[in-house]
Amino acid sequence: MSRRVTARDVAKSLGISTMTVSRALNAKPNVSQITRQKVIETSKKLGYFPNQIAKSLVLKKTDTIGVVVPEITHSFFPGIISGIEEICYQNGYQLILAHSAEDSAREKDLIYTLTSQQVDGLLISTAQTVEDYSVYKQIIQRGLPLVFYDRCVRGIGASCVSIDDEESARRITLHLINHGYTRIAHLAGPQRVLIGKLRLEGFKRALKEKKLELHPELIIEAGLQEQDGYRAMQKIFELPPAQWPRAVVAVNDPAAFGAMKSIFDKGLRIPEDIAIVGFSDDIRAQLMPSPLTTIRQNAYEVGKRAVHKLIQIIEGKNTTIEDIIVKGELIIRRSCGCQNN
Amino acid sequence: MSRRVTARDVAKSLGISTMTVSRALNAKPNVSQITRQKVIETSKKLGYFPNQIAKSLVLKKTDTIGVVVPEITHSFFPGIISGIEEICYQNGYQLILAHSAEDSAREKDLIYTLTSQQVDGLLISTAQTVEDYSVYKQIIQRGLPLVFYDRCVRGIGASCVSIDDEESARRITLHLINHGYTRIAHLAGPQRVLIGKLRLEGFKRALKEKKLELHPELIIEAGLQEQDGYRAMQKIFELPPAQWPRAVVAVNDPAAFGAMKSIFDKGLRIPEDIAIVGFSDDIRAQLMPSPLTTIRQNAYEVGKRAVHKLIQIIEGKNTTIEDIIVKGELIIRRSCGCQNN
DNA sequence: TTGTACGCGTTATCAA
DNA sequence: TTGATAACGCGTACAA
Repeated sequence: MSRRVTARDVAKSLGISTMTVSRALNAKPNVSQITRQKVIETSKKLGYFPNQIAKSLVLKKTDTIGVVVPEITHSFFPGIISGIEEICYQNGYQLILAHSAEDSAREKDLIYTLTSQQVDGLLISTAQTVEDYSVYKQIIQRGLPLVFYDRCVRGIGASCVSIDDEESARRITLHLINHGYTRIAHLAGPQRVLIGKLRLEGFKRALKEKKLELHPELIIEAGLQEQDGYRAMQKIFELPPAQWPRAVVAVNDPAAFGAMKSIFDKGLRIPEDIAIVGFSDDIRAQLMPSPLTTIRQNAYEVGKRAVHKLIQIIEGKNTTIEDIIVKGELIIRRSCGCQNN
Repeated sequence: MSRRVTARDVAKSLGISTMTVSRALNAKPNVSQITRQKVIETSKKLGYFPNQIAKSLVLKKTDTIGVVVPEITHSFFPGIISGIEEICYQNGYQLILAHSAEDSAREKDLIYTLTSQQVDGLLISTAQTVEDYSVYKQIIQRGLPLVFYDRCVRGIGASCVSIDDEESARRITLHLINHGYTRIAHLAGPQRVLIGKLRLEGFKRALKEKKLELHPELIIEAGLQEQDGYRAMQKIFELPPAQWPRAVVAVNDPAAFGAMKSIFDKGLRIPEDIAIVGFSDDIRAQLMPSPLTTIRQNAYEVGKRAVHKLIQIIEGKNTTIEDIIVKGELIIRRSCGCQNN
């Protein structure tokens, strides 16, 4: 920050006080039209821009929102950030982005920095390893507006915007069941991660509704990456062929891609021998040899709803704690056994 | 910002002055060990965090960097942001993200907001429609550190980190020429966008080096999207078949995907009838029916280098204006006619 | 080693 | 309609 033009410079140059400059530029009523005009002109001529930092200090408001993201390159989050950015811009807020890299210690550190920065509110998607909620509780206790998105912590007094994971998992599983498949496997996500748990729940619920038997040996807990899906599927193939599933519900698309590779490696066809569905509508899903049936999650919408709720809280318009669910969309392709696509 | 704990609260609680608190917490030498210990304890107990805004005002330094991105969801930029974030975190800087959405008016607006926010420096990738450089010149004139990344403006006194577009285009074109193809088309990007221009240059240079004839009718200026590539290729197919190219250099991968579709629709094979290469190594490139030979750009590296340079300037360590080039990597797959993959 | 006065650039308050 | 003063929370410079 080099020597910059201040309100005082503008004031001096016009022979008036800084207050009048402030009033003129902030569209306050009690300023004459002539004065206002002169102030605006001179400000432009001198290249004056109000120092937002000084403003923030006195107003105790920074018009700034802190966003904690666990993972930037994963295709889901850029969409969310894009939605957040859009609403921020429309409402005059700045977005401070912080990347936790799935590391809870780093996340904690970032949150402290953001609060020091006096952000007006916080948007958090928790890192996978977070088990200690005290940081979040502190935020809430201090009265700093907080909204979780995608990866939520419920029951501690913060609003939350998320995908209807359980319901979507139920829906896509039902879709498979309606194809007539009865032996259905689930490549589950880590059960300490919420989406892992919810999708497994939805899977189970669909089976129960249709009174299908649950085969514990067909539920493999694995990771969220391609190689995890590959390994999980291989594990299933270690069972006697009679016990192999007719269909597979993968916790997400990358896991499904891995599983598909494993199925091909086994010399089996998709969906003729084994049908499979994913979750998230990865950009690659439709390019698979057998295009993947999946659930599309509207990331942009999640981002928009989350900031919108946060801004409502910041501005005291609607401070009720809400649990906002953005619905997933079932994208039917060929891998489930449908003819279209 | 609700009522928060200040240094004065800590000072009062200990019966000392705020200065001693400040000194103790900022690791200044002139404070006794016992006092420092007490201050640290009490700060923790009271939940005191220095107000970064107040600090910034007096120090005239915000430890904050503004990043202007033209497009968030495009796969290239999340990688860059990720690299920026990493270096920022390591060096104690915050990242304020602003999305211009390829809109020059919005970009201008964002830049003003960021400077008002007193960012210590700016990282800018220009929107495609920008033709007026006066905003950038103002920044430089004010002495606010500025580094362009990916989409640069040269010759106005700012450093720049970019991909070696021209050289990479030359290299991949040479690769096609080495296959023995002589009639080679180029689906060019918009010529008012730098990458469009540079890649065309590289293409031309390769032809010239190998003394191949340049066929103007085989150079089609189009957009950067899939449909642009599709249309450009269709246009080429309107020529008499004798004039059709044996190989195609697309300005980027999406354009290549579109062109591939057009080639398939024509009933031709890739690479047997027409070989094609792209640019950017989109995640879908290897999943194409004929996996796409392309140039991989190291986005993460671009981000890292750009912030690093910016921080050097901010901290006065190396203020020379540099033109930093991150090399692309030739990824050979099947679409160019190579056997592997 | 510790404390006091002042200033960073802005706005709220109250007086003119 | 306008201006003087104080305050936001902190750090620098100097004094004690």
